[in-house]
Amino acid sequence: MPYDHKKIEKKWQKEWEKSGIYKTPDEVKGKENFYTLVEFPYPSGNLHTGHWYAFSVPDIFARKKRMERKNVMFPIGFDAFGLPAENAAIQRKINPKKWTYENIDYMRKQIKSMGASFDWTREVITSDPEYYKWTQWIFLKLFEKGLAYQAETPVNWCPKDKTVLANEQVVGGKCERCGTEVVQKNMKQWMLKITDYAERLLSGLDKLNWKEEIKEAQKNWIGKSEGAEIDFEVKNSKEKIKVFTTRPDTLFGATYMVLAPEHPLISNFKSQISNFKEVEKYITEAKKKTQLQRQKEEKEKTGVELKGIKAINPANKEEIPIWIADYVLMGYGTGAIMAVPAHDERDFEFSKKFNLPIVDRPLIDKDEIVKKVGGKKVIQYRLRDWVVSRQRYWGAPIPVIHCEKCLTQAVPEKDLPVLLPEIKDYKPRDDGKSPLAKAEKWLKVKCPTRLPDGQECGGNAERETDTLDTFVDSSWYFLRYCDPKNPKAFASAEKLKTFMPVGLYSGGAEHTTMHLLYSRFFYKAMFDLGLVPKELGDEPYLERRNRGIILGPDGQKMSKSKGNVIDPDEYVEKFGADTVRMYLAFLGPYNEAGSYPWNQQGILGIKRFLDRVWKITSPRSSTLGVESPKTPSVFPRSDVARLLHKTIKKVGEDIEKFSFNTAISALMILLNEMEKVGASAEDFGVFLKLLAPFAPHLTEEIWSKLGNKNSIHTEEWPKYDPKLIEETTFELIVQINGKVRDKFEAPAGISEAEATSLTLSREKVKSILGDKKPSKIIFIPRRLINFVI
RNA sequence: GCCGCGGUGGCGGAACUGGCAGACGCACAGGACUCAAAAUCCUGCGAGAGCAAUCUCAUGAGGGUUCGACUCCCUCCCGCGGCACCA
Repeated sequence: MPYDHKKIEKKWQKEWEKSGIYKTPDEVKGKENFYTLVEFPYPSGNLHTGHWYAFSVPDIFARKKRMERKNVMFPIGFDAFGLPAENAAIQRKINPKKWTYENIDYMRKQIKSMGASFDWTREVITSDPEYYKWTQWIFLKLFEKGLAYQAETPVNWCPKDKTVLANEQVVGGKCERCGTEVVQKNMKQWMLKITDYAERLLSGLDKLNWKEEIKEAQKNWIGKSEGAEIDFEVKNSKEKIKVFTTRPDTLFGATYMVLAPEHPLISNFKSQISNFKEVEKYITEAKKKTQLQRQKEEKEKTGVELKGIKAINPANKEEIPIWIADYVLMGYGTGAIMAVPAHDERDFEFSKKFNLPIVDRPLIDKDEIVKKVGGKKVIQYRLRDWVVSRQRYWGAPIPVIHCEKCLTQAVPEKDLPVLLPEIKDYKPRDDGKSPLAKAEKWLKVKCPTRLPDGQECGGNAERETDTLDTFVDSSWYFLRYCDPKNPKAFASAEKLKTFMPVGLYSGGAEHTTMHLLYSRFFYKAMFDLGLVPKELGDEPYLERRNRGIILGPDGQKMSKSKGNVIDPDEYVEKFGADTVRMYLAFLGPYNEAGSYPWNQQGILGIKRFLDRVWKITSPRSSTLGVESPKTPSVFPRSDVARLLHKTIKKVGEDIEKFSFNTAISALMILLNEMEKVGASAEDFGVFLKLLAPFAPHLTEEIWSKLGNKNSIHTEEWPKYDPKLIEETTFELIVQINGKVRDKFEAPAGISEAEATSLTLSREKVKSILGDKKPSKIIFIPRRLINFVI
């Protein structure tokens, strides 16, 4: 009989909630604290398969750690501000706040249906004023230190979402959220100086226990390159043009220079450039192109010579022409290059197209030439400062005030949080202004700045109307979990010390160069500001593991338009939460960037397994506690014990590695064996404990049916006996010339001489060897013997 | 183009530190139970040859090291991911 998953699962979820067994105290005597974290979800409205994969599988790990007597913090919350929620609300013509909080209520229920061991008393919602007060507070700390600043720069503008985006949110020239092609605009925006931390973000990776591919992705994003800055004089002028090059050793081969079309020096030479009209035209054209267009036009080079001016190659004093071309980018290096067509593919192409000279001069000592021409060694990073202001409603208001007299001022700490006002029209606008700009009452304030005489300025002022990017909210949420209700601080130093740093952080690969990079930066900056206790170090996550993605049954990414979306609720209804979570864990190794198609048949295998676990304990067919005289034992009793202890070892080690699939396979093998030869009640209890993290409801039900009063989840994780695992015999593989020809059971401690004579007495071996003598014998204890003839 | 990860049956995937390739599960085939079906249980299941014991081939391709290679080295092909006219 299959078990009644609906009844059982509901019953225990209620029971756990009542008893609060997953509540994590700050400290427990004699227990070590362990912080395991999963990325909190957007309240998008419905829990999908990806959420199940993201939450219920790492829950196995959290549960096992708890059974290992660790004081495990496994918190959850909602990343509730930001575009996804807001866009969905607008689409449905609902107020974003109402929409978000209704979704949270619904999704909270859905998440609870997983039977995950989250501590809900630590729940954090980033759109709660109690939370974003501290987002604003931290922002102001960065502002005080000059790490948050406002500046006019070229930024990415998404015409559909009508807001600026950070570089990290532009993927292949398109908006990461809606896929619209972004355009470049010059706008005054708030930015965070993440570039100040480029080197530490890079070098900090070394000591982290992260997979190579995750580290590499961050390294590529930061994009360090070492080179030199060298000044080129402009003939008949005092101006110099600074170039950045990673190959100063090729300086003698520089036959021309190229400036980015946006280079500020161009206008200085207006009077000397004879073809200025043509130059201007080129600049205008270049500005019109989007990032994507510049990329799309492949490697077809365009450019215009600045006629009438020449530069001097500082190495050989030769006069060289100056060009402008859009293959040189203003945003990188100095926005100017020395072109060495003999050594650089792009320069080569350009010079071929425009008939510029190509000379192949011998290379020269790097360091020496830089010194000789008065250049200096510099390091460049690809990383740009993080644009955090958004022209959108649903976010934390940036807590500053613009006064006519005092200019831009921080909102005093006592006035935090700056509450997000309720407004009627929260739709984004085309003019680059936030919808908050229309909230007149909220907008106009008296300047609160204290003047030197102690008086408040009191002048006419306006609030900043942009809101903060969601990624700012999520850059510190893991700290709030440590002290979620604290009204006096974002988290006390004491509480931070009890749980930070995060022991294991599990999440999606898509966050590698966004959230993961941002939050590392935040933590480092907060560390420097003394907000994070020194002894914790400046890295928030000791270990990071990325999960793969679950595809539709057709092997394609799930999407409504393809009609291949799997609704987890449907499967929970049919088979139960235990089956769904265990199936997801069984699909393949979790800690890999792979992708697994959902197999509608495959889930049946897990369902069958759990039904068999149930059946083995039901009175009729039970072999529990019975020495089972009817089923003749194929294996001696000690072999079941051996398998049991091997399984304890394997399941434990596999969970640590996130190899849940092989752990489950080991449990299946053990069950198969116990069905065959029976098991004592005690042994079965051990099996149940091993299964408990995977199927928390079913195991709890059986555990209580077996007469236990406590929860199985508060039991101690079984220990294996190393002596029991040791085999007394092994199967000796007999190879002849490296090919397996025979195998037989031999004592574990057998010597080479014994093994040789035993093997040579085997009929099979005799018949193959004939009268040939082995020229060499290789004996590997506990494994094989190989005769070379 | 640079960097990283990977390529194993019909499918998802196993395989210690170089030592029986294909654990476990799905699918499939045959059988038991049943009036019948579902469910369940048992057996088989990489390819080829053979009545069979067994033999040969086989981990993307080709070479190498080794008594022995999915595993190490070289060359190449393919897939996925990051970066990319970044000087």
